[in-house]
Amino acid sequence: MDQIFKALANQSRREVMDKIFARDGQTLSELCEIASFSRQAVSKHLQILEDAGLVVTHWSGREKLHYLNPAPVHEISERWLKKYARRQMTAISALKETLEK
Amino acid sequence: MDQIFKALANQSRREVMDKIFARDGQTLSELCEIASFSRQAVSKHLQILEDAGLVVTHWSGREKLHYLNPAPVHEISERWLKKYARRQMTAISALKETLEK
DNA sequence: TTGACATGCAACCTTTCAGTTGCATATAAT
DNA sequence: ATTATATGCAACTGAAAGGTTGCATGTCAA
Repeated sequence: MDQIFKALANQSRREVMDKIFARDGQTLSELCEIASFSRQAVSKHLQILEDAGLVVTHWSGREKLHYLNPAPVHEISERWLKKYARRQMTAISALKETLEK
Repeated sequence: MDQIFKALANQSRREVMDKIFARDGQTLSELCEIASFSRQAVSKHLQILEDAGLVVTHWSGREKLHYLNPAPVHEISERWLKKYARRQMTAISALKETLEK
């Protein structure tokens, strides 16, 4: 869980995820195209995403293909965010009242 | 957005949030009770949460009261996670098929 | 079989992060 | 008035994060 949050905490990694989201099965080289930094840096980011279970890989010859795994995102959404987001409706007005006391 | 993700990326901060979640309006001292580290550390964490908009504060005399603001969590859920979580249903079986090719 | 391409591994550097300690300030209680 | 309580601010430290460079390895193509 901590691993997933940490993996998502970096802008570059979220961009990489967005690029995979756009088209599943891209190689490392393809994913490097958008990046403003080196292949090794992208590779490290992908490793972190993979360790967190957010990305799944598959070798095809000398190419490493990258696929998104939405399960961890879904899990965080279910187990953690929902708890807080549920307060969304009533919280703001209640908060205002409290603060005005 | 980046600020919110970064704020959530730390276990201690999520624990602090959980404690506020349990009862809104706790003081800094109260929030320190659960923590395994110094008041200053907790204070720093709260500042980061506050900067990210996740926590709202209110002074009452010499005491600083802390309230949860679920809006940013909700926003992340809506604007970012939903996009990925939506794939949840079909993704796994599709992924398996792809990988078996 | 030689050369080009796709990737991995490891050492290194700089910046950020999480936490500490020490001191200052403001409010409450005696 | 004095003391205790609640908090803030700033400097410091060790560890982790994000990135780089250089070299090694495995696979495809000519």
